[in-house]
Amino acid sequence: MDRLRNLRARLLSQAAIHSDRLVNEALATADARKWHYAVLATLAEQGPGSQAQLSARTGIYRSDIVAVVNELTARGQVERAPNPDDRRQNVITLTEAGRRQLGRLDRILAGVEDDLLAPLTGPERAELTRLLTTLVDHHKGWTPGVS
Amino acid sequence: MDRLRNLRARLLSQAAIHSDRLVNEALATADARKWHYAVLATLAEQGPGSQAQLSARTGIYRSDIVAVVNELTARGQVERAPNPDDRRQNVITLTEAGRRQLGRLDRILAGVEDDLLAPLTGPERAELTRLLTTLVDHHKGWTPGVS
DNA sequence: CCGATTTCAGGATCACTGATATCT
DNA sequence: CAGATATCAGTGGTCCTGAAATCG
Repeated sequence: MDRLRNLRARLLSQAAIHSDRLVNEALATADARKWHYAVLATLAEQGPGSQAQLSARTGIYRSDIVAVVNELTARGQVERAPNPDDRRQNVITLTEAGRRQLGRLDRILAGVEDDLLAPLTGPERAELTRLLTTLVDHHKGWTPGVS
Repeated sequence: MDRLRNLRARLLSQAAIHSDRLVNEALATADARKWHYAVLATLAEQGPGSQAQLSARTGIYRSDIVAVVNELTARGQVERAPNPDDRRQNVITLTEAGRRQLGRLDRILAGVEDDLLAPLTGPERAELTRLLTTLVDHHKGWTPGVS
């Protein structure tokens, strides 16, 4: 009985849906969405990079990265310049406005995580993080278009 | 550093994406998708019901339930009949073929869960289930269209 | 008239495929 | 030539809104 409530796949899905909704609503108040944050954070931590590198580092699809970078340049948060050493590539760089925006988004997301994890104690949050990390890492090998 | 890897919201999202992909691929081999399973399981456990009841019990949107029931009737797994006592409603009933299909899907999903949870020990699986259930239950109050 | 039920039309985001032009 | 890169066009699923028709 209660197959639905006990399916781990379904629990995961439902928790993620709720989490995504919180994240999207919160980021929307700063005129951003989750891919914006992923790109800004990656650039801040790993420095400028090509769009292919950004795609690999953030998990954004190679075909979707263009639109995200377009939106960020339109907001003046990143700059796109051709790479003189390899003219196939663009180099994406974080601007000052992008760095400020990242700070805003960091604060917003901290609030969301508090909200999301409200029913869990500190140790429980750590354990959840550990279990999810194990799951995600284990299924890492997968790449779209292969298999 | 590594803001992305430590964001619980992102971990959840990624784990769910992977889980959903496994579920969808597996169910597709039986010409089904996850909402089919949700409806068949609910009908088997709680008996026939109106589409509004199915929507509440499965989490399928009221506007999407029509298509799901259409697909299931086309496969001969459920039957849709007008409710003589309240002519606004349809009564959805599980057929024998639907019951057999549910058995198939149960077995398929058991395999998927094994796959998904492979890197976790028994106690870890139980703990993950408990933590996710706590999260999902805590954010239960939410209903679309309200707020 | 209010409220519930079913249904349709459509939006936004997302994961994903496939193809093309350009360059190494 | 093979392989990588950026880009575009498009599919299909999912979550969600809004509105209409029917009925209690």
